[in-house]
Amino acid sequence: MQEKYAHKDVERAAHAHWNANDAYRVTEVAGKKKFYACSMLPYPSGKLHMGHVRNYTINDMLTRYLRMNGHNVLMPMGWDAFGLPAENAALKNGVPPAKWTYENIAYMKQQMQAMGLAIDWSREVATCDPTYYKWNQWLFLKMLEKGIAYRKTQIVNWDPVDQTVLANEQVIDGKGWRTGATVEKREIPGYYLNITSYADELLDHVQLGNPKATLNGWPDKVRLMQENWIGKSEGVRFAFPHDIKGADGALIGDGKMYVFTTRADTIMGVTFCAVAAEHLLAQYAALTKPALAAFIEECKTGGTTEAELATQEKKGMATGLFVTHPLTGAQVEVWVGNYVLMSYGDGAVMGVPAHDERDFAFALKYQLPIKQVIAVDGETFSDEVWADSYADKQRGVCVNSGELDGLSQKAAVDKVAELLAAQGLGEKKTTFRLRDWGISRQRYWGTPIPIIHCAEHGAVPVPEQDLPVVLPQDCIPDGSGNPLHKHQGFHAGVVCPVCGKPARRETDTMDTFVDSSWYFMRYCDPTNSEKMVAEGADYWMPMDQYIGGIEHAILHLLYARFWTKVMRDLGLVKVDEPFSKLLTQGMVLNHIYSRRTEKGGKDYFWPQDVEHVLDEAGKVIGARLTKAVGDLPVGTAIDYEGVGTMSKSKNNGVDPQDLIEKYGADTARLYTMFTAPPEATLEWNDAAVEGSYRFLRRVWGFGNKLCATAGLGALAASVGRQTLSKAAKALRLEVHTVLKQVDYDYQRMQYNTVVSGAMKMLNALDDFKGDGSAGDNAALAEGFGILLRCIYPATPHIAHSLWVELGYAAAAGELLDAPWPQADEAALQRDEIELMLQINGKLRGSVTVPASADKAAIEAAALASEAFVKQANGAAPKKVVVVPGRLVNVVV
RNA sequence: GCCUCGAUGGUGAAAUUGGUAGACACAGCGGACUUAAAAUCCGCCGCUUUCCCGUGAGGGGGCGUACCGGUUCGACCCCGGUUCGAGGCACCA
Repeated sequence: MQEKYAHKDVERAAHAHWNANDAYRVTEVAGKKKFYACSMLPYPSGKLHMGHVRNYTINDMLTRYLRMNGHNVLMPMGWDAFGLPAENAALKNGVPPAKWTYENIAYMKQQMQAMGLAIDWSREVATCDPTYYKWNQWLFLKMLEKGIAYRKTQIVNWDPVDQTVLANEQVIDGKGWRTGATVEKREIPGYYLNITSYADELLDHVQLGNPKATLNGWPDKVRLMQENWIGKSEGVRFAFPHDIKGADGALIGDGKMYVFTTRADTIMGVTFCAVAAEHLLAQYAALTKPALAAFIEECKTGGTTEAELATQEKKGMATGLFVTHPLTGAQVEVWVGNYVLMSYGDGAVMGVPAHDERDFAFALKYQLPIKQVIAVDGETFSDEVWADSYADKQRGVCVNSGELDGLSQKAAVDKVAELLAAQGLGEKKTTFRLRDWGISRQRYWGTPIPIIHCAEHGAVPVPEQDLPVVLPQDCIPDGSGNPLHKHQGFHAGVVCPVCGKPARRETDTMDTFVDSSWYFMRYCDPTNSEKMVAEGADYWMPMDQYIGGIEHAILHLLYARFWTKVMRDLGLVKVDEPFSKLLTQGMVLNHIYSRRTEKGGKDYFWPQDVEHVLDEAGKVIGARLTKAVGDLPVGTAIDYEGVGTMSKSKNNGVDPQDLIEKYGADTARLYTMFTAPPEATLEWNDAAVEGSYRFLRRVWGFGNKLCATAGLGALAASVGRQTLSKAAKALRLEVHTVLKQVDYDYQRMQYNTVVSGAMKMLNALDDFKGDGSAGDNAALAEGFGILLRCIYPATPHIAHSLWVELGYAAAAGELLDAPWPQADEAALQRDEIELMLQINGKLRGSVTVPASADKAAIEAAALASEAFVKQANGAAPKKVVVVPGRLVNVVV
C-alpha cells in the first residue's frame, strides 16, 4: 500500500469500486427489515454549502451504520427545483430559470457524488420535471372535487411600480427591493387548501402528553412549536347587534358584528370594539369620513408578516358607528385598528382595556374608558399602569359584572356563553391559530395551477387527461407583472373544457411547499406514469428517519403531514403520518455583510471578501471589503449584520469544494461530524479542519505499520483463542469500552462523540507496546478492525481502502455489508473499581473497591479509607450515600 | 411583539440525563528530530502574578458551566427570575 495518505487516489478508487458494483441501489426486499432514511431535499442554488454537507453526512452515517447492522436501507436524493432564486438569477443574468436550475443540479449532484454519499441515484426526483409536478396538479384537482381546495381572496405585497406581487423577502423596510416604491397590501383571488379541517388530527398526533400522539420519535421542541402554531383555543364567538344600514338600505352583516374571544369572562369590561381596515363597517364608515378613508389607506402600507404587524405602532380611529353590547345593552363605539387582521376570525375584536395588555395601551393612547371587571385577591387595580396580573386567568374573579360577580374565569365563560346562546347571539367555539394554506403564487417558476377561466363557466378544472399542464421553458422574467400572464402562448389560445369557447389559462403557479410535501413518497416509485405513488410507498413508508434543518420545524413539516393525510383519505397511501422519527439538524451559521443600494434594496457580500472593523474593546462595529466587488473598491465600508443561517440570498454560504480539494471528502465529512453534535447550531470556522485530516493520516500511517503482519482479518478473529498478555488485555478493555460507547452514540445519532471514540481507539492502539507475540498481534488486529468499522460510516473511502489492503475484506467481506462489531463482555470485566469519595458533597479523594462490592462493603471501605479518616477529623458520619460505580458521599 | 431553542477553558466541545466538570480535538507554550523549515513524536495547558506547604519539580486549599436566587447529601442538569444569541412567524427555502 501507499506509504502516504493520498486522499485523491483513495477516494477515486473507492468511488470506482462502488459505482462498478452499483453499491447503493436498493430494492424492496420482503423479509429484511427496511429502513427509510431521508434528508430534506435541497434547493439547487448553485453549489453545496456546509449545511448540506452536514445534513447528508448525518444521513450517510446512519445509512451505512444500519446497513452493517443488517437493514435494507434506502437513502434517496432529489431537487426542490422550483422557486424564487431561479427567477432572481434570470433577472440578474438573463438566463432562463430552467437552464440555470438544471445546470445547478448537475453541478451539485457531482459534488454529492464526490462526497461519497450512499445515495440510490436511480430514484432521483426533480420537482420541476413535468412527470413530477403533473401529480401536484392531479392531486390539486382531487382536492377541488373534495372541497379541500377552494378559491378566496388573499392579501399580498404589491409593488405599484413594477405592478407585481412581492415575496416577503423582497420587501425591505416596507419598500420594493428593486423599485424602492412603498409596498401596498392588495387583495387578489387565490386558491387555498383547507388544512384547518385537519387541525384536530394534526394536533393530536403531535401534541406532547396527548394519548393519541404518534410522533414520539420527534424532538419535543418541534412538537411544541407545532402545537403552538396550530394554536387550538376554546372561546366564544358572538355578535354585537346593530342597525347600521349600507348604501343599499340593507343591514350590514345582517345587523350583527361578530367577534371571537377566549376571555368571554371579561365581556362586561368591553368599552370599545375594533375592526380591521377591510371590515365592512370600516368600509361603510369611510364613505362619509375622509379622515377615516385616509387612515384605512394608511393601514394598507407596510408588510404583511405577523412579526411586522405585531411590532408596528398600534393605531386606530373611531368610525362614529356604534354597536350594542349583547348583555348590557350599552352602546359601544367601533374603531378601526391596524392591529386587527381581516384574515383571522371575523376581522373584529372586542376591546377590554382592563384585562388585555394591547387593549390597555390602545385605551390609554386614545383616552377610552377602562373598566375593571376581574379582581385578583389582595391586588389593587390601576388604570394608568399595566400589571400582568390584570390578565391572570387562574386567580381572577369577576367583579362589577352583575350576575357574573364572584365567578372564576371558567365558570364565567360558561355563564356568558349560556346567556348569549339564549339570545341567539353566540356560542362556544373552538378556533385554531392555524390558517388555511394559500398556494397561489403570481410567479413563473412553479407548478401551473390546472385551471382554465371561461367567461361563461368561470374557473374550470383542466380535464385529467390533459395533465400535465406544462410550464413553458422559454420564459425569462423581467421583474414586472406576472410572467406567465405575459406569455401569450400559455395564457391565451386555450378553450373552455366545458363549452369549447376561447378562454384564458390560469397564470398563477403553486407554492413550492406543495412540491416538497410528498416528494419522499415519489422516491419510492419515481418513474411510475400511471400512479402518483404505488406499491413502493407501501413498502418504504412511513419514513423511519427524516433529517433536515430546524428552520423547517413548522411550515414544511406541517404541510407534508397535511398532504399525507389528504393522500390517505383519497386512498393513495396507508400511513397517517409521513415521518416516524425526525432529527432537526442545527443551522450552520456564518457572518452576514450587506450594503444598502441606492434604491433601498440590499446587496450582500461574501464573508471571504470582507474584514471586520473593531473598536478598542475588540467588538465588531462594522466591516469593509478586502477585495473589489463590482464597482466597489477595496476598503468600502459595509454593514455587519451579525451571524445568521447560510443562504443564497444572504450570500454567506461556504462552498465545501475547497475543503474537498485540499483534504478530501473524508476529512470534510469527519470534520463536520466532529465539530459539533448534529442538533447544535454551528458557527462556521474552518480553523480546526487540520486536526481531522491529521487523524486520518495517523489512521493511514498505523495501517501502514500493521500491513507488515499478514492476514489481519483472520488474526483478528482468532483473538478469543489466544493467551493474552496483561497489556493486550488492557488494550482490549479500552477498545471494547470505547466500542460500547461508540455504538450507543451511533444509536442516539450523536456523531461527534463517535468520532472522539474513534480517536481514543487510535490513541490506545498507538500507545500499545506489543511484543510481536500472536496474542498481542491478534489484539492489535482486532482493535484496528474495530476502529475501521467505527469510522467507516463517517469516512467510508479511507476505511474501505484500508479494510481491503490489510486483508480484513478477505476474512469478513466487503465493508459495506461487514457485520457491525460487538463489544466483548469478557473483555470489559474489571477486578476493581475506583469510587470518588465526597465529604459533605465535596470531592475529597477516592476509594478503590472490588468490582463485586455491595453497598455495605463500599460504605465500610469508604469510612475506613485513609482519605476519609484524614479529612473527617474524627467527625461522626450522619449519613452515607452510595452511588454504585460512581461515588460515595459521607455527610458528617 | 409572539412561539421554540441555546449559553461550559483562548476555541469546537464532553459529561450515558441529579453523582469525578472540561473526555476528544484545535490553538498556544516548552522540548526532541532536522543545516533549516515542514511533517512527526514527547510534555504542559480553566482561574487563583493578591490562599497554604515546598529551594524546586510539585502538592494542597479556594473559586469556576451567561447572571441573580431556590430545591437537594450532591445541580452544567430540576424550579423562579434576568441578560444575550439563534431559528420560526404563513410569498426565502
